Amino acid sequence: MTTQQKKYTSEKEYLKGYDIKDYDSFLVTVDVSIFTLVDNELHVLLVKRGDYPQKGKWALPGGFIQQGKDKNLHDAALRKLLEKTGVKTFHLEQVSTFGDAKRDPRGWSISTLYMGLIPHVPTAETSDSIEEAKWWPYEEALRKKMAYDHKKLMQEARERLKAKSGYTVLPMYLLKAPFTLTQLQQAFEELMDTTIEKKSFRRRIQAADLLEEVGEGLPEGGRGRMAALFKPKKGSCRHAFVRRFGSEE
Amino acid sequence: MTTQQKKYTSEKEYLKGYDIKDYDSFLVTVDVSIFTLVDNELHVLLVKRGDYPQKGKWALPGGFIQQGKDKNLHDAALRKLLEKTGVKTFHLEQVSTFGDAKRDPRGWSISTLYMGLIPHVPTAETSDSIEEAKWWPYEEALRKKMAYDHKKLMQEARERLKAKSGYTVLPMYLLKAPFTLTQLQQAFEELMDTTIEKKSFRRRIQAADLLEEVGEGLPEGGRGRMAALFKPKKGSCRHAFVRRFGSEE
DNA sequence: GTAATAGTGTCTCTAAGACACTATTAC
DNA sequence: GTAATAGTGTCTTAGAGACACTATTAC
Repeated sequence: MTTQQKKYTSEKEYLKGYDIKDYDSFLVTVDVSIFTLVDNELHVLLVKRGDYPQKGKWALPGGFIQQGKDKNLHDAALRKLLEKTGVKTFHLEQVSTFGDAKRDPRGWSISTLYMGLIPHVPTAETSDSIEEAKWWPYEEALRKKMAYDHKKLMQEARERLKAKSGYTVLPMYLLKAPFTLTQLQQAFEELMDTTIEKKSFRRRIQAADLLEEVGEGLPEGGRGRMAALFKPKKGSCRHAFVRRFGSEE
Repeated sequence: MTTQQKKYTSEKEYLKGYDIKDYDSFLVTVDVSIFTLVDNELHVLLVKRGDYPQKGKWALPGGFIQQGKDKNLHDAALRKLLEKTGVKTFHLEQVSTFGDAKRDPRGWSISTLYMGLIPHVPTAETSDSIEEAKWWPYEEALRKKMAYDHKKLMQEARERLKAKSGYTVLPMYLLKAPFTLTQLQQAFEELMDTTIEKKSFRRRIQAADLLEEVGEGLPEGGRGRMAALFKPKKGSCRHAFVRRFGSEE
């Protein structure tokens, strides 16, 4: 709790005298807001807490950094995502970090929020965990009572996803490849809560050269004319369009 | 270090049995990359570490969260900024969080990086601190050996500043109000490392209605015709233009 | 008058918006 | 043929880019 006052004469000597347990303790966690589309509707993965604290409430998958398992924050978020979904192809990005004295009754708590995007898979059967994991329609999750400040975290991830959909191709990470341009457009429309003009959408996507054509076909259950099928090109998630879709907010 | 296995029957009982010191310890810090313009050149505020660890190296202002002083992360960053500059009008935003096992030799360390923008003030005379604080031209700071991974943090804040300059009016927070449109344009040009066409710049800024005219005058040392003077309107930092300045990167 | 800086008029260019049109498939 | 979906042609519109022009100040 107190700052070291003793004077040291070298870095090495200083480190010998340092004991981390002499200082304030913190709860250090990562939480992941994992999104997917089920029948063109945005869903979020929540887990039901099987034990205290906040037993019985729905929460974002996440938890303490484990110093033995996690080399860094990103690894910790990856670990949580893999444990919950078992999916290997996905997009994962840091959103922001929440830290304050009151968000967790156990102490000063800090949580780094990640946003994960994956194509839909049924939730892994609760293997070694007592926790129940379930995809919820986002709008329904919004109406739930959630653990801690997880609703605020989920909403911030949702806002990031909406904002970035306006000038990137992030929504493609919610689709199982290969997908058609119509499917992709519908994903954009769901995420941005608007309609997009078909010609504008296709012009933009095709001019940017972010997708690779992988044949022709129909999306499952589709009717009508065959459509070109695409998969993401590598690195395309980093593309930022000069102009956003939609009008001034 | 171990997860609680004992079964509790209520939240209250669980909390009674919980001791934060039983778990992994972390170094929890905030660091602030504070930028300003001196004669139209981007500068960053660095402090010279007066004691171990990393004694003698230049670092971003920052340090441990103090549970007694800081209600939350943002407060902690504000405290650091005030301690170092004494300035009251500024922009402060979270950039991202770096956490890994190796960035600090004392243990698993997590640092939330903030970006601060202020009009230029001479650095506060090192009041109660042994640390020396100094504005460095950004390009010069880039060539320095810096403490820990602070150079990476500084660069990430710089990138955020450059990116947001393309579609917001953030650079105005680097200028002392009132300022002229020409001064503001020069700030944009310095931050984005490009030139902007004068008419395009004025059209955009004036159409967005983000500035309030506060008379006419000359910037200090200026020659030529009188210019309109402006100050930021409240909330204008949240405006995002639909289209970015400059071409596709 | 000149030098310097502020500010405008106006044409071009890019990319989005609107919307009607044609093309291909299953039945 | 019809229904359904894929994909195109082309005109309009918003806003950036280019650049020449006028306006106001100090000297």
